[in-house]
Amino acid sequence: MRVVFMGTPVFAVPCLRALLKEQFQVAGVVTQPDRPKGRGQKYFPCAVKEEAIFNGLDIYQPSNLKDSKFISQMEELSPEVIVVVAFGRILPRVILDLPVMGCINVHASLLPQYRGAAPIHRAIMNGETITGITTMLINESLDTGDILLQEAVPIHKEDNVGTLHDRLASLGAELLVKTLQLLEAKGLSPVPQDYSKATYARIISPEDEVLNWNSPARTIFNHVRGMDPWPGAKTALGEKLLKIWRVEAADFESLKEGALPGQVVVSGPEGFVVQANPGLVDVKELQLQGGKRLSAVDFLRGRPVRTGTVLG
RNA sequence: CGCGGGGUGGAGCAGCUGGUAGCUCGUCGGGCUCAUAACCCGAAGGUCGUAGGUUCAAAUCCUACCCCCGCAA
Repeated sequence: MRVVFMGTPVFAVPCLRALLKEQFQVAGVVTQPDRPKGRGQKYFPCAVKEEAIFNGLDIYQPSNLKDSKFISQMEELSPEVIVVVAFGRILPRVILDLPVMGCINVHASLLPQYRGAAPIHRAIMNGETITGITTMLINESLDTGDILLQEAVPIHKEDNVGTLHDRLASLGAELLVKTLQLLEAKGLSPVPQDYSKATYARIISPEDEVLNWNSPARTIFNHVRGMDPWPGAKTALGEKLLKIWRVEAADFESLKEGALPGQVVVSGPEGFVVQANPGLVDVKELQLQGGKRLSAVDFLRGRPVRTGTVLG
C-alpha cells in the first residue's frame, strides 16, 4: 500500500518505523518546517524528519498545507492512504480528499475522550487509570473523525508522561499497522464518535505548569507526574524557580495545625515533606533554576530546606 | 547575534566588595555500642571548566572559547 506519512515529534517515530518495517510503501514524509528552538534559538529538525533522513525518504515541509505547489506534489505521490500521527496541523479538505482510502490518524487517547494536543499529559494530570490509542478517519475538525480501532492501556501509579508516552507510541505503531492491514482487506467499519462524551485535552500552557499547593495531595501527585519529563511542575523557592519532578503522596487528608499550603512541615537528610490541602507530599526529586535535576537527598546536601519554608 | 543561571576534592553546594579554599554527604583508619546506614575522633582527596590578560597577589576582576541548566519557541 502506498502511504504518505505526516508527523512531527518523537511520538510519531515508532509509527513511521513500523510502516517501513511492515513493507508499506512510504512515498513521502510530511513534517513541520524546522523551527528555532532551545538555547541560542538554533534550528533543529524534528524527530520525524531525522528518522526520514535516516531512511532516505522524501521529505516535505510546507509552511502552508493549502499551498498549490505542495498540493500538486502530494497529488503526484498519489497515496492510497495518508497516515497522520501528531502532525500538529488540521488538514484542509483538499488533502483529506486526496487518498482513496482516506486519512488515518493515530491518537493517544480513547476517543472521544481527550481530543486535542495533550492527551497524555491531561490523562495523567486527571488521575486517569486507563487510556489508550485510537485510530480514526480524519475529518476537518480536531480529533472528531470516525473511529477505526481502539486499544486501552492502564495508567500505573508509577507512570509519568515519559513512560506512558513511550508505551502509547509503540502501541500506536502496532495499532496503526493493524488498522492499515484491515483497511486494505476491507475489514473495518468506521464508528462515529459519541460527541456527548467528548472531552478536550488542551495544550499545556505555562500557567498549567504551576503547582497549586492549595490542592489535595493526590492532585499534586498527579500534576507532578503529568509534567514529567516535560515541561516540569513549577513552584518557587524564594526568588528562584523550582521544578518538582517526583513526589509521593505521604498522606491524603492530614492538615497540620497552623501549616500553610506549600509549607515545608518536615525536612531531613532524606527529603522534605510539604503541606498540601489536604494531605502531605513527600518531595523526592527536584531541580532549582540553573541547576540540574537532583534527588532530594543530593539536593539537600548543598541546599538545605528548612522546616517552615513556604514554596510557591 | 532572543533572555538568564551555572561549571570549586567521589556527590551536592558555600566562598566571588582579590591575599593559595570551606560545609554536608561519601571514602579510609580508629573509638563507642549487643548491634547499626547511628554517634565520637582522625585522615586521604582539589593545577577552583579551558586559554590568555590585569595585579606584588585571582576561585575571586577582564577577554575568548568549551560544556551544563532554566525561560522563551
